[in-house]
Amino acid sequence: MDYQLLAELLFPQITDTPADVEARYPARQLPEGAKVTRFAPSPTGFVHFGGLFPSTVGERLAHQSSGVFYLRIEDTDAKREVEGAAEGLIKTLAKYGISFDEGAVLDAEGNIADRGDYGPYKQSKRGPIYRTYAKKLVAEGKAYPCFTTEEELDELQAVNKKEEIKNTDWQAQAESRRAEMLERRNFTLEEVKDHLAKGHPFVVRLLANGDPDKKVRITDLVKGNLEIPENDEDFVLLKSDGIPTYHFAHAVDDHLMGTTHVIRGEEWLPSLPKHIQLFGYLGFKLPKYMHIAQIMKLDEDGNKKKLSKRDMGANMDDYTSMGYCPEAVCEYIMTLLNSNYEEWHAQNPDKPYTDFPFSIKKMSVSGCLFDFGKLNDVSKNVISRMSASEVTQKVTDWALEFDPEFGKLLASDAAYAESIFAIGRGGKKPRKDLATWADAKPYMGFFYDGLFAPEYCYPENVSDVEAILDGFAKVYSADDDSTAWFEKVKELGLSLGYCADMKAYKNDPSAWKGSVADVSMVLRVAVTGKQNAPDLCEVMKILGTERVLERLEKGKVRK
RNA sequence: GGCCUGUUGGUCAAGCGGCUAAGACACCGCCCUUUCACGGCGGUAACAGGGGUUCGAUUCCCCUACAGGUCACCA
Repeated sequence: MDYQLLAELLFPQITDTPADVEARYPARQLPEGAKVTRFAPSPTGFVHFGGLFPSTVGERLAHQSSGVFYLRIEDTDAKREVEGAAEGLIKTLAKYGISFDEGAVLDAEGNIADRGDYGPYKQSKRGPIYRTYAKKLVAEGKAYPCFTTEEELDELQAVNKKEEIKNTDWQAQAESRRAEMLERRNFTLEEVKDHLAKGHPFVVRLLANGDPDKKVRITDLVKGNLEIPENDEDFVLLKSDGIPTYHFAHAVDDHLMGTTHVIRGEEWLPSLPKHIQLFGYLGFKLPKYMHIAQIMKLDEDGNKKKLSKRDMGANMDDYTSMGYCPEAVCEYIMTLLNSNYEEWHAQNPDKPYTDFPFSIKKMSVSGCLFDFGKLNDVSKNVISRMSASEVTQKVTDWALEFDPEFGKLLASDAAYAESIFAIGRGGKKPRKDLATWADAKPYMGFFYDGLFAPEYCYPENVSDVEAILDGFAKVYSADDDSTAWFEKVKELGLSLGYCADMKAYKNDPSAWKGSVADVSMVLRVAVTGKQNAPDLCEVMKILGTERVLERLEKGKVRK
């Protein structure tokens, strides 16, 4: 067979040689040890937690080593592509601090544009490049055209791959398909010419030369040393529409774009033999691989399952609507990525997570369960470190979008809102009331008359609510500091028979009607409408005398 | 079913031949305390099972079990 002729027959329009292409993609000039990584999503939907996870790894590795992190859009499957998804991905990623040095970016009009010298960064725009390499492989007898249509292939398989195949049928199925596929290797130039003349579409398949009984040794930076069988499958390189499959695009692009570290989910591990063979055929240097474990969730049966699109916590845009701040999510991801992150952070409380020396070695080999409890804890800490004005700004921005009524209330008087968020903030032991921005409303809604919905649950043992409320209304002064304020509460209680000293009260509760705690609780319930609230003295100061007195009066409804 | 990967408390995890098997989250208790939120102290709880190798295995090897992934002209 004259492979050179075959290649010309198949790709008459390709005149470039691989050398021509290589010339346009010179090796990157980077410092020693610099890593070039990429995030290569297919634009089929929103950013998934399982996508942010590896992209964080890529971003850290590149930027920690003065390398390059780029975005490549893998839009090789027109059928699954979702309109606007790529734009959405870029925006969402940016929100989570994933910044790209080059690749697909959004221009001023919000359209996808290229930045950098190794583009195009959309695979759909790289057709001729892939075909150049495909032509080369065909010319070398390492790939061949296959005119069998998808439909014929499906029939041949009898059972569609997505459907259940009985266990016993698997082997027979695979063997018969394999035998059939081997048949496709046998063809003559005349047959090809004939097909081409009739305009039949074809795919280009790799001519596999691997022996599955032989193992290839390869070191994965996360998984360690692996022994995997050689590839013996004539997988598709170029689809009938001339667009490459993931496998082929991966080899060509990561080579040309100078990727040093390929970071991807471990679901790619089984196709690694294909990639190894392809890189070998193409004469490309194999990049370093990092197959990272999937994020899991617990299904109804208590089994771990891959966190999938529909799951709570999958869509990154959901975190936004739930009110999680990106910093918290990023820190949570860091704790999952490197378990010593929290320790480091405790020692470096003021440094951003980007200062953390991220280590590949410390990455977990197995998949972890997504844990909202942990996220909330991280988030509370993150928020507790923010200034009152920062919190005010962020809660307001969030509410304006997801709870406009509340948002308008906050925005109408930012200084007031800020004074509320300032309660117990700063210092060594800041309050940690908020895990999400959505927690703000139930926490401090009572500061707004429109949201003040008191449930007057006074302590059971207190029978003189009115006397307490009246008594306090008479002595309250907004000028009192917290000590003076509390003294007044104690005096009032004492005059009504409530012990002012908690220790004394606990020693002999029967000697009193109750304690100063009960008195405080009555005031708290009347003023905040709840049994739990931040420091009452400060709350009253923020509310102002007028509204305090008003609420004390209103609280006399009795239980 | 073949192939690949994994398995330390409820969760995330240190460990890398000899430890009373860290720590964090969650949970429980106590303390602090006018409530809550913090903070402090303490507690319950783990090496999947079976064989080896070894003076000694959570650590190394094998088998089993279980779990996950994958077997497309999808990525």
